[in-house]
This record gives sequence, structure tokens and C-alpha cells, in this order.
Amino acid sequence: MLDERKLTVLRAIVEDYVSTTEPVGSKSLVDRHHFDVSPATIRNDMAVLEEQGFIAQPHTSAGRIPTDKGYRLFVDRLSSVKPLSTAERRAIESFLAGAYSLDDVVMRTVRLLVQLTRQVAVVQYPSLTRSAIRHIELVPLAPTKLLVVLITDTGRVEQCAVDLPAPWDDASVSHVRAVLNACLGGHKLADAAAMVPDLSERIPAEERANANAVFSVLLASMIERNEQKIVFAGTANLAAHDFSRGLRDVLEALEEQVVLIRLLGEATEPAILTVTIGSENRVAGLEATSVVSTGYGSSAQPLAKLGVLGPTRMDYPGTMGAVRAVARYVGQILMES
Amino acid sequence: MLDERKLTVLRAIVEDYVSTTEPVGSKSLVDRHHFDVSPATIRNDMAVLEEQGFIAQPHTSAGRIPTDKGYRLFVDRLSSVKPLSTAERRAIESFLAGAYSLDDVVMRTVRLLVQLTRQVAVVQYPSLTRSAIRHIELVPLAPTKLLVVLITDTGRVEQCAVDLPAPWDDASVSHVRAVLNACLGGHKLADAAAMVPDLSERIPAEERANANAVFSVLLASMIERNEQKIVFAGTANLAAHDFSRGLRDVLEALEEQVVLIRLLGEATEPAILTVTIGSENRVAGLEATSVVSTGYGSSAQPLAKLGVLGPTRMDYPGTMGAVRAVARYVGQILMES
DNA sequence: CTTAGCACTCGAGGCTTTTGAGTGCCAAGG
DNA sequence: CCTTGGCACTCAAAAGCCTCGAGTGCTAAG
Repeated sequence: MLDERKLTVLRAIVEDYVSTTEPVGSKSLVDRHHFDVSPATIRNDMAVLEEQGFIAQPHTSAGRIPTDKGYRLFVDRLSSVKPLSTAERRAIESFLAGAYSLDDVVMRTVRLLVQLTRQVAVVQYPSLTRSAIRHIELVPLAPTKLLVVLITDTGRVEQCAVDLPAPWDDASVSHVRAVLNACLGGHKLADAAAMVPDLSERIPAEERANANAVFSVLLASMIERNEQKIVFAGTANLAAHDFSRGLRDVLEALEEQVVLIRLLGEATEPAILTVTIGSENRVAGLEATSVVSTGYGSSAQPLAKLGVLGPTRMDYPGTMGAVRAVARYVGQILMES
Repeated sequence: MLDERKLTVLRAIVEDYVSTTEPVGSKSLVDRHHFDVSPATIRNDMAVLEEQGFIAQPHTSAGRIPTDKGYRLFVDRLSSVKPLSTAERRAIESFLAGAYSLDDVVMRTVRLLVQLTRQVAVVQYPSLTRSAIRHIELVPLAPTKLLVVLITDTGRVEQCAVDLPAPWDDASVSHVRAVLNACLGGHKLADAAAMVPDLSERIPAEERANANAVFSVLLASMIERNEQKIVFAGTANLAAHDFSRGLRDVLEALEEQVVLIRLLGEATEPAILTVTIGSENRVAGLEATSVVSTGYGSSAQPLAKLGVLGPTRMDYPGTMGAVRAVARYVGQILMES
């Protein structure tokens, strides 16, 4: 159906369109890429490609532009991830190495992606579920208000305020703190839920109400809520491309946490790049954007996802290279610390 | 120089221009506002106002639009802060009351301002200097790596990793932790610096190097770095207004922390609204934007600043009302917790 | 100081023309 | 059957032109 040359033509169309932003015609195609056939032949090929839905023309008498389906084929079969230069790799490495806290790592990562791709970068905070509990601190703020602070072996700190059902004195707090640390210390957060019943038994009955409030915050709020944490940057790069009237929609979509999380997709498996093109990501307002995303961490311990969002007309090989490289380094940094 | 009526004319021009987005002419002016003089008279007034630099015309045969200087006069003398409706106040209150952590308070605040003003909101994290130290936790991550966690009486938690000059055993860590908490507990962070020498004396000489590393991180990194923390949201609202080609510049400026901090201005005194109009804020790319900002917290304990950024053509009274109201509630929430 | 009258300006919007890149189709040649 | 040159055709974009009208400044009279 699609012979070798037709595929080459499609690849050429995508490449040219991405670099020039203008519909590409048969003539300029044979000029730029030294095809040894005539424009007329290319036109025939283009007619077929159009019939199959890989390219389209904005209007008669204009060149062709790739459709989402065309980009899809390009990404799947016609291109390969473009590795970064060693200079770029070194830059990534040194920039990330300077981070002094998780917030800082995430912040630097997102900026790095923006720099490398000149697009919008999205980074999800690493999951806590695989981390082990190092220390739990309970700080009374008021008679019925307590601050729960969770410190993991990866050096992360999470906090949350709890409203207690009843007042608590310092001694009780100390006791619960001791029990918590004794029982949960060293265990994975993911396993913590299973240990709560056992834990409850060790608490005097009259203090269970309060203790349970603490437990539930520990489990529900701190761990799950963290999955939702996500940041982005680089919106200025959107303004460069012309999203006709859609820029506003794109910006609005980006400010919705839920949308962002959905954008990064399901698969958390690191080392696998996911590309979602145009209408493939079912989000209102983002019909003209593509997302290149991947998980980071190790496959034994996937942490979370990150990615880049840009116009469907983007440099896929380059973007994929940048995303892959940054994901690797971030994973590295976070695993070793 | 400028009699009563000329001022009224200026006010009318600002109001009309803000609401219609179109240059306003003498005719429509007398129609909308029931001036009991003729358009010709207004024209004379407008000629004077233009001569003085308060208004300008985009081109001959178009109406007038206010200049930065015109907006300045309007804000200073011709308008008053528009209080929010009780419904809006209640909405603010209940929305902020639901916050469960500082991050959440800040996040909600910024979103609230975006909602109320339909512009870009900027919120600086509250300063730590006035908070008292409640607890300091030291968590060894590796032989020469330590996590310092600071918990304040306001329920805030700050963290920072430290690289130690020499390995440290658990006993030493415990000792330093105890000393730290004994000496600093209950004191303001602002006073902590003065207490370090005293603190040092209580540490055995062979451990001072490590201890000092911890001290310096506590002081320098955690407290000062926090001042830099700032978030914004609502960029989608920028797309609505037409910034000709400047949208990109605005977005770029917003992503620079330093710029954001500068935008919020010097004065931290709460209850005082600062308005910076157009070219008054000396930031490249923001010549066509105004900033309405104020401090929050109490005047006895100013916490930080927040504000709103929008096109110079903005509803100043309304925006000022929203900023003032939100600042009050946020201050309240943060002071009581 | 105010006002009516008037000539003047000039951008916005509508309409037409021109231009040229690009197409599809056909018939001839390999 | 694929390729190719030729050719008529299409149509968006750019340029030119015209008209319309809101808005102005000026002047002279009230």
C-alpha cells in the first residue's frame, strides 16, 4: 500500500513542515531532498498519502501538512530519538547535581526541559509509596491541632495539619509518636496501610480516636495527595507558536492539575517514551498539542512521570531525546540521594 | 490648572476605556455620563488633558485613551477601592478556611485572586523570620549527609539537606539535636543568628565543624531562601486581553522569580495598597501591565506580599478591593494557625 | 468660558484585482 | 504499470482602492 518512497515522502513532509511552519508542496520537496523523480511523481504519492489520511491540504492550491495520523506514523516508524550532544548531557548533569532539596530538583528539572525543548515542560513529583519511613514527628500546635511530619529515607519531608476529635496532652503525643516510629520505621509507605490495625492495638482505648485521626492523615492525605503534585513551566514558548485563538484554552488546561496528570498518561514504566499526538489526548483545548512523556526512576522503583507539551507540529526526535535524557538523569539523582 | 470638571472628564475617560477597550471620544462621553455641557466643551477639556500628558490619541481622528500618567492620577485621586460584596467575602473566607497546609493556603490564595480579578495573581510565601522555632529535627541520610528539618510554631516545615565535612555517628547527632532544641526552641528565627556563638560553645570542639555546617544551613539557606518562594497563576487571563506581540514577554517575565519579587515592590506594610502602573515598574516586557500589590499579615508581624498583575487598562478599584480583601483574610488565617 | 458650525483627518471595513504556488488530470514514454 | 512533461485550473494572500464616519481642531458668535 505504502511503498518505501511514499514513506520517505511523508517523512520529508513532516520534517519540512516542522521546520518551516508552512504547507509543503511537491516542488519544494524535490528541491530540498534530492529525490530523483519528478514533482509529478511526488504529487501522485501525495495524493495517495492524502487519500489514506496521513496528510491534508488546508485549502486547494496549497501544499500539504501532516495530519495527526501522519505524525503518528512518523513517530512510530519514520523517525528515531535524537540523542543529545555531550555538551547538553554535561549541562543537564551539572545543573541537576546542584539541587539541594526535592523542590529544587523538580524545579530545576522543569526548567531544564523548557530550555532544551523550548516548549512547555511538565514534571510530576516523585511518588512516596516506594519510600521507607525514616521518622514521624508529631508537633502539637493547639490542644486539638497537631502537625504530622513524615520524613522518608529518601530525604523527603511531608507535612499535614490534623484536627483532633479531643484534646491531647504532651505525654500521649509522645507515646503515640514512639509507637508510630517503632512500628512503621523502616517500612515502605505502601505497606503502611496494612499495619494500621496492628498499630491501633498498641494504643490505649481512650486515645484511639485521636491516634486514628493521625493515621488516616498519614495514609490518605499525605501519600495520596502527593501523587497529585505537579508543576509546569515554559508557557512563554507557547506564545511563539501561533495557536490561532487556542492559546487561552491551552493555558487554562495547563492550570488544571487533573488535566496535567491525565496528560502524562498511564504508563509509569521508565525508559519508555510515550507520544500523544493532537486529538489523541482527549482534553478540551489541547487538540492542537502533542505530549511527549515518560516515567522516571528505575523500573524496579518507578517514581513518577515527566514530559513536554508543544504544538503537534513539533520536533519529535529532538523532544524525545531531551525528555529521555532528562528523565534518566533525574531518576539517577533521586535514586542515589 | 485642572478644574473639577476636567478631573471628572479624566475619570470618565478611564472608566469608559477600561470597560469598552476602545478610545473614547467627546460625543460618547457626554452621552454616557450626563454632562450638562456640550461635546465641544469637553473637547476643550480633553485638549488640555492631552497637553498635560494625562491622555493621548492613538492616531488623529480617534478618541483618547489614558496614559500611564492618567491612570496614576485616576488611582491616586479619582477613584476609591471598591469593597467586595458580602457573598464574595464569604466565598473567600470559606475557601481559605479549608486549607490544610501552608502550600495549600498559598495555592488557594493565588487561585482565589485569579478568580476574583480574572487576571494574573502573584503570591509570595510568608516570611519565616518572625516565627518561633518549635522543633528542629536532624535526620542522617548518609554518613556525611544530614537532613535538617525545621518546624515553627506556625506549623510550617522547612527542610534542607546538608553535606557534612566529616562523618557523624548517631550519638553526636542526637546530642547536637538536643542542644539545638534546648537553646533555640521558642525563639524567633530572626534572633537565631545571634545565638549561634553561644550555641557553639556547648558543642565539643571535635564536632564543631559539623555542627557549624548545620547552623549555617539553618540560618542562610532555609530562612533566606524561603523569602524567594513565590507562585503565580492565571496566565490564561492574559490571553484574553490583546498584548499585541507582548504576551510572550509578559509570560517570560513572570517565570523569573527575581522579576516577580521586584514586582511586588518594597513596602511590606500590610493594609497599604501599592499600585504600579505601566512603565513605572521597570521590568522589560511589562511596560503595558500594572501591578496592584500589598503586604499581608499584621503590621506587628508582616509576613509577605501578594498582588495582581494585569494590563494597564484594568479595573483598578475592583482589583484593589479584591487584593485588599484577600490579603486580610490570608493574614488572618496565617496568624491564627 | 461655552457652544454651534464646519472643514479636515485618517483608520477600519468592504470590494476588486493581481499574483503565484500548488494542484489534478491527461497523454505520451519507459 | 509507473513516471513524466504539459497544461488548465483554483484559490488564499497581498495589494490597491474607495467609502464611511467617528472624532478632531479651529473659529466666531453668544
